[in-house]
Amino acid sequence: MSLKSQHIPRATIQRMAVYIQVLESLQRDGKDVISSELLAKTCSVNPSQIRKDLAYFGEFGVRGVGYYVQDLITSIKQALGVDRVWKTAVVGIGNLGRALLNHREFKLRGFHIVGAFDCDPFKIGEIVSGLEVICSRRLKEKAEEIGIEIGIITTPPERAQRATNYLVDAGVKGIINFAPARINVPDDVTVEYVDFFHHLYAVAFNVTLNAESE
Amino acid sequence: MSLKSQHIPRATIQRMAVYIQVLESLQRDGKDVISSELLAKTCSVNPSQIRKDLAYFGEFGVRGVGYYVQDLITSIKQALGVDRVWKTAVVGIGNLGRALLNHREFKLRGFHIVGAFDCDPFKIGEIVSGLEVICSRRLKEKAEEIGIEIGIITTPPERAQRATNYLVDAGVKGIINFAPARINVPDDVTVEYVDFFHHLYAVAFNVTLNAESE
DNA sequence: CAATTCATGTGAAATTTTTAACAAAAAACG
DNA sequence: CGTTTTTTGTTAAAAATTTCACATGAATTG
Repeated sequence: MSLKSQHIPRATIQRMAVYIQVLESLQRDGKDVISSELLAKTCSVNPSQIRKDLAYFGEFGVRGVGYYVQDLITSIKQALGVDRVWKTAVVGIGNLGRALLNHREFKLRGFHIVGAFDCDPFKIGEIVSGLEVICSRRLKEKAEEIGIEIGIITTPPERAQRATNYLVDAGVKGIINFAPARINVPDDVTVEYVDFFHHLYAVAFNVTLNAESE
Repeated sequence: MSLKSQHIPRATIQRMAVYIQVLESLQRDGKDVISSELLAKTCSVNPSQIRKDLAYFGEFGVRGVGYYVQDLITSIKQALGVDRVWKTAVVGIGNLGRALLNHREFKLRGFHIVGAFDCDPFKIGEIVSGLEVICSRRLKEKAEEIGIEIGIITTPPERAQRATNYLVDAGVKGIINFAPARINVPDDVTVEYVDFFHHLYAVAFNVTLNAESE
């Protein structure tokens, strides 16, 4: 039952993150129990979808009642593996890198930034948000010392692949890439791309579409 | 032929944005022509997928040759409606709002930020990146003056819905929501959610999964 | 304590999306 | 100038995902 070794759709994982978001806001509002129907409405998905998604990981609800908000948050976080601390490192200390280092929501959510790397000699040695900027070339060496599980790339696009190589070489198995460039990694390394221009494009497209059909 | 009024999958639009990204980097590298096979490899998708995606919008390639990089960029941008200037406004002038206002890539990509709004009396009147911060309550009035097509919400979660209401009331039909909260909008308004913790969750999940199956 | 209500969990149906296969068209070559 | 090569555009098959429908089980009510 807990060994549901089938493939879990990527879309399911994305929705799980949305469920957490909504559940946490319900929790802040003091709601104890929620039905899949109501949760679905808030998330703009089908109620069956929610039940199906959750079923990949186990049975978290009570028939005739619904889901206990606090319990469900805990269960989903456990299912995703975000019920613990993850050690992360930022590679590329530009504006975005600095912003992320100063963003305290990271620690709050269990993602501890334990390393800051850059290849610019002028930045090396600088202290950003309590962390000394280290030369990217020393990433592997430092990783062995501090332990890095997830790498966050915030370099310019042309340096994203080199940053990736350093991370992969250091044994990092998960990467968030903010640089507007595709990167190559071995099969056992996961990459997520973050680029809000993609979202802007999507909105622009939909607005154009709706305006035309009007 | 250009009136392909069928529904275009959301996934297609997301990939189109990726294609632009890769094509622009190919262009920087001086590449003139690219085949769907090579482009596919770089984007980690199936070659048929690319041809299918492009077919929704028209015929952009030359059989036996491939796609002309510059032409394809132009065509995709036109198809998405991002070959022109979009007027945007930021609502919520916190750290993230300020960062976006100072980010010159926006203008470079045709998204001009023409308004900055916040409800905090201490922030109103302040000049951020050449723009005066205006009271959110005056959004509609200001929108009529400057014209706002896309709203960017960077408020705390509990104020996201109010920001949304101001934007909708002002006739804005597209919204990018950076606040970690779901928002309600009429059917004719498009919303895109941006939350990089969702990506962190996805990476954490995949890393956990791969580590277990090893 | 049987009957009713309610909302979950799930297997089957419907839909959507992706992949494969191939015909069509453009260029290259002898 | 026909033949071969190449790679697109497109139709058909396959796979994946979403939705529906309902049986199941927990709580509540008379």
